[in-house]
Amino acid sequence: MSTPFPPLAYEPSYRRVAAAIAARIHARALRDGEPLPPETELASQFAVNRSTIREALRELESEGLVERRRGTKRMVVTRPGAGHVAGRVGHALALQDVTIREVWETLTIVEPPLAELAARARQAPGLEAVRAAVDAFEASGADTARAVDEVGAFFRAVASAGGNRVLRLAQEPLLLLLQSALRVMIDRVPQARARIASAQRRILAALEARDAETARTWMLKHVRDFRRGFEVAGIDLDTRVPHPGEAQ
Amino acid sequence: MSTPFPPLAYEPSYRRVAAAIAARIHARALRDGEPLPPETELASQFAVNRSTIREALRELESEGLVERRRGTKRMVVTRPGAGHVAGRVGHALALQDVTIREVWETLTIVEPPLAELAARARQAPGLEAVRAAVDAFEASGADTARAVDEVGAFFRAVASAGGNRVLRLAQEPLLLLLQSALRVMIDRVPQARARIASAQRRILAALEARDAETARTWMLKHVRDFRRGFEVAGIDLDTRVPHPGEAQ
DNA sequence: GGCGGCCCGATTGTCGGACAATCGTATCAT
DNA sequence: ATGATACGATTGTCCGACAATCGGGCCGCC
Repeated sequence: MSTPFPPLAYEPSYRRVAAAIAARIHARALRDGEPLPPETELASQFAVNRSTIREALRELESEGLVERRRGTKRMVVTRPGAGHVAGRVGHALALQDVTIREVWETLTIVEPPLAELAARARQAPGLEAVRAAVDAFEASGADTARAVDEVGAFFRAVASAGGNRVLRLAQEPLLLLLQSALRVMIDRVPQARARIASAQRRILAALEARDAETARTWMLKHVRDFRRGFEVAGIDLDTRVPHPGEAQ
Repeated sequence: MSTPFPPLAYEPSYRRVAAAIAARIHARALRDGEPLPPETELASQFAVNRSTIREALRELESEGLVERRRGTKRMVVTRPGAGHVAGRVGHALALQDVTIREVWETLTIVEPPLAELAARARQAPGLEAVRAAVDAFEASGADTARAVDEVGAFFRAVASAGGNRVLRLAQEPLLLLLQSALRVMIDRVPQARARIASAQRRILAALEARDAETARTWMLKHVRDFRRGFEVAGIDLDTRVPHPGEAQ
């Protein structure tokens, strides 16, 4: 048996241009904040038409590698931010018809260790953000949109306090999906707000006391409570998660 | 105090076109596999120039929402696949100068529960893939590239057996980064291959026996062993993870 | 000397048209 | 039916053009 021939791949110019620029960014030859050369110059450097350059730029833009800052003209090199990447992953998961159960199950796995990490972390400033998130949730009152946002902010703050950027980024799409499911659930469950607030306070207290064990177990209870919430609201856990809205 | 005015945002046409098409895909009005209308028709429908449509298409293409299948001309609607999304996230993490420690720490958190899930899963077919991955790793011998690939394949197979697509997708970028770090490490640590193979066999045995507890603990040992490997290889855990290559 | 307003070149967003390569398909011959 | 051929449709790439506006320099004024 001979090794099969690889399919001979033709790449259109716009993609090769995009790949060439992306490679420079990855190699740090083009760095964060640096302005990109104007389209006409890129066109003459690559010896292609400006239209081709523009198509390549759209690709890079959509990857979050370049962006044009608000009210400015030249594009600048940038590193894809957490929000940008998370949005993509969230959309992808929603399109895969992922169920609420799968999202929730993942949260039960990821969040408790995150709380534990945060409890062990040394810096105080991270805790300040957690405290602010807890207060903001209680202050959100009957404003559904705000309450849901603040639930996410709480998890984000805890993750940030933990100091692991990989975990924080991994968590981000989960929060997007949780929030979009939560928007439907929270107003159907009268006691939801009180239970969330109570759990958040307990977790905060554990973090302040550097009690990793308590932080972990309470975070687990907190996440489990969401499952209870969906059940009480009559939402089948095996329905697919609602598509995350465009609000960012 | 009055509420501050929101920045008045102008969106260029190509982005609004892309958003309009993306919305239809998200709403399932355009479904997986369906061919997109030709560019000229899209141009006349949106009443914009074909160049504008093409820029929008590059954006959608880069999001994995449309693709042109090999050797064909029309573009078809598609759902962003795991590999596609994972690549993006992997690049983003690498650009954020994430450290090997952060990746490894995340693996210690994510993988053991994944093994536990796989052990509890009812279907046998998933196990077949795990068995194949274990065999393939041992068969890879001194071929570094293949060995590294098979390490990833093992984790992927376990995750698939667990049946949680969210976890599987979350794991994917981690594997990309682990692999790119592993490529440097594995040949510097003589006993690495043997230890990996041994751990994989133990985990496989536990999965076959439906022993969730053993699967979890051995998976934890397996992941911890990678850390040991980096230390033995003299690789500082706090260096940033090498950028994942273009191989897919 | 610092500050605000004005003007001009540079750059981007969008348009129109053009053409070669090639993919899909209908037609035709065997 | 099967295989070869021819034609229209579609994409990739190019060229040129123009309005809007951003950035920066220049100037006058306090």
